[in-house]
Amino acid sequence: MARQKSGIDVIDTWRELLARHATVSCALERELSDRHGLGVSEFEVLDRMAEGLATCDGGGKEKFRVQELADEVHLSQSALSRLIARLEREGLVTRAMCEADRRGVFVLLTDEGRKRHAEAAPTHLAVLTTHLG
Amino acid sequence: MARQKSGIDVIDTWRELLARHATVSCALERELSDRHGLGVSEFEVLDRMAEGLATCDGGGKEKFRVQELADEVHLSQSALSRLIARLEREGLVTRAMCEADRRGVFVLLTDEGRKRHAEAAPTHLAVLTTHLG
DNA sequence: ACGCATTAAATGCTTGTGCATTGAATGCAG
DNA sequence: CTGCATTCAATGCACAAGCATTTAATGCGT
Repeated sequence: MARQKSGIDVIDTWRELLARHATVSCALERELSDRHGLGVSEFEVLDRMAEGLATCDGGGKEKFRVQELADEVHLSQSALSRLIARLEREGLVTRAMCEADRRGVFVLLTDEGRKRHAEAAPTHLAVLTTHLG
Repeated sequence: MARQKSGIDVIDTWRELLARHATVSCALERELSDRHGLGVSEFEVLDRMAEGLATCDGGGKEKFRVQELADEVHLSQSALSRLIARLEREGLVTRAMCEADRRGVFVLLTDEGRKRHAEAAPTHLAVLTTHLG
């Protein structure tokens, strides 16, 4: 029993998406890791923060809540919590008390963090350009 | 320093691809796991085998080499080896000696395996249709 | 003011993945 | 035939991710 006519499109679309995703994220992982000591998710987080995209409290542009970042990079809250811990250990990020709501934690990019992101960004863009041109 | 003009396209493309991938594979994981006890990769493997796509030796359609399946589903050789082991434990697949080259292993779909795949395929298609229509 | 459901983030635990290594079988060179 | 590099799959190991739970802080209702 082969696939239904109507199903072929979505299945092929899905497989192509899986293939693209695998190829690109694999290449990204290698390059970012080898050349800058960053994983794909790590870079993605730094990238969002560097953009200063802040949907947060005062509409600011440097402080981020953990859950907010988790949504952005499609990771679970726990995964993000640990990822932040890793970035903090490396000195790329710091955690700060959120005075307004003391359950919350603000994540801030350090100078070193900005630097590492700035170094890695061209590599990131290059890989994407190569594989998605 | 914002993103280069030329870079915006690929970066947005990449982010959209990441988002699509996260959404769909998350939904698939939930549905397949809850309703059929299968992970996404597991299903993908069964699916390729059920298709009898066999690029293998005699151009057959039921025996598969491990590495061959690994390529298809974008997993490492070791990941596939363990995945096969899981499927074998569940009785969905069996391993057989490859007489021609006794380093190799053939993976065969069992009746139970075909059955589980047949049950899960509609769910799989439904999820894809919902999210990629 | 008090209790209770809710929310934020961290943590214990399990599992899947990749890298590197191992062990077995093959095949090619001399 | 012997030795050596190569290839296939399995395994040891380290690590990232998700789920469920925990701890802390809020805030809402009475």
